[in-house]
Amino acid sequence: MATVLKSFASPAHDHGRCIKTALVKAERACTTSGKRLTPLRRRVLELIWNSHLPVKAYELLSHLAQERAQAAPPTVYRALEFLQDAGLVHRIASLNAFVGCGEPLAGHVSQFLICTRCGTVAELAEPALSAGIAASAQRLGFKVARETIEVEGLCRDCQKAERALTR
Amino acid sequence: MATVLKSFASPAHDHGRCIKTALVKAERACTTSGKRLTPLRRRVLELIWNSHLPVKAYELLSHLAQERAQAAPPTVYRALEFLQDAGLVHRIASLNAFVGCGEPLAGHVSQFLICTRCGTVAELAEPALSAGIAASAQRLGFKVARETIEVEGLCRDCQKAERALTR
DNA sequence: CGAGTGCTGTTACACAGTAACAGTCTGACG
DNA sequence: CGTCAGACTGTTACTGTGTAACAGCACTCG
Repeated sequence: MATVLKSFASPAHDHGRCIKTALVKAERACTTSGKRLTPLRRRVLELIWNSHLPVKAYELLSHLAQERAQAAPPTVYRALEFLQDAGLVHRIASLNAFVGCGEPLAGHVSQFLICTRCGTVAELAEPALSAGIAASAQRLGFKVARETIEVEGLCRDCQKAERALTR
Repeated sequence: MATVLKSFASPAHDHGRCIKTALVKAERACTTSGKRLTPLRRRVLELIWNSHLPVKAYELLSHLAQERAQAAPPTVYRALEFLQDAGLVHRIASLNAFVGCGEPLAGHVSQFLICTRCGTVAELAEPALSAGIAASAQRLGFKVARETIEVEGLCRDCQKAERALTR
């Protein structure tokens, strides 16, 4: 059976809580694994968690640049690399953008649902999907190392909104 | 049951045939759908089919530039856009690269296996995978429009080669 | 013929990502 | 405590990816 880690964020939810818990989880994950969540890295993570929308690297950069004048592309990309390695953020290849990971402590096979209307991204973790892929691959003798699964479409709310328009 | 459209290309296969049949299929697909496979577009398609490796846009550009001095980025990107819309090539988002589509006439849900050692890409078309994704998505009320499924790993030959090394 | 449409040329950017080297800070260890 | 190695950040400069906007040309259709 499916294990849905995170559902689509309703527009009304208390996002302040999302940010806080994400940062707490990040702190915890880093201390247990001996990684250093420096102020810069923490700040980048916080900026990413400002919404459930995927964030572009250069958006992060322009935010950062308002706080620390020295910010340059490597500043952002290094922080992002760290956060990805630590499992705290995911990169959405089809968008060249980044989202926070809701379950940084869990093992990491994840799939993304991207609403093309509101832009929100939801993270799935369906072992069944990965298993299916592994099985198909194996029939060709292929050994899976990493998966990129990104699904575009319309979230429930945006489907409603679309229907309302065409009525 | 799975429908594997294309298996991994063996290093020894007659690739000239691959190119020819790809171009013939492309001509056919375009005439039936009323699209124009102009010399430029045909040439770009041919360059992409020069191998089963994913090709970068600027590689294409530098090849093209040797033939037509005026070639500039839009030259390549426009041709690529056309070829994608016509279903003749696929973009691999995780690599920012392009590969020819083996079955341009078939309906298009496709998945890619990418060997990280030899770089070869194989295209799958497993309705079961798409169905699984659609089902998972639907549990969240999400309506799928497009999927990006890109799996990295080792093809059969490269696994053998790796084993031979570590022996 | 003239208008419209589709294709390509051309220029000029914006965005994405990285290499390489220079300082600085931190934590470990004698 | 001093120092030394490694990790983190600053800085410059660059390559790669992709697009906007306008110009000209060709071909078709009325």
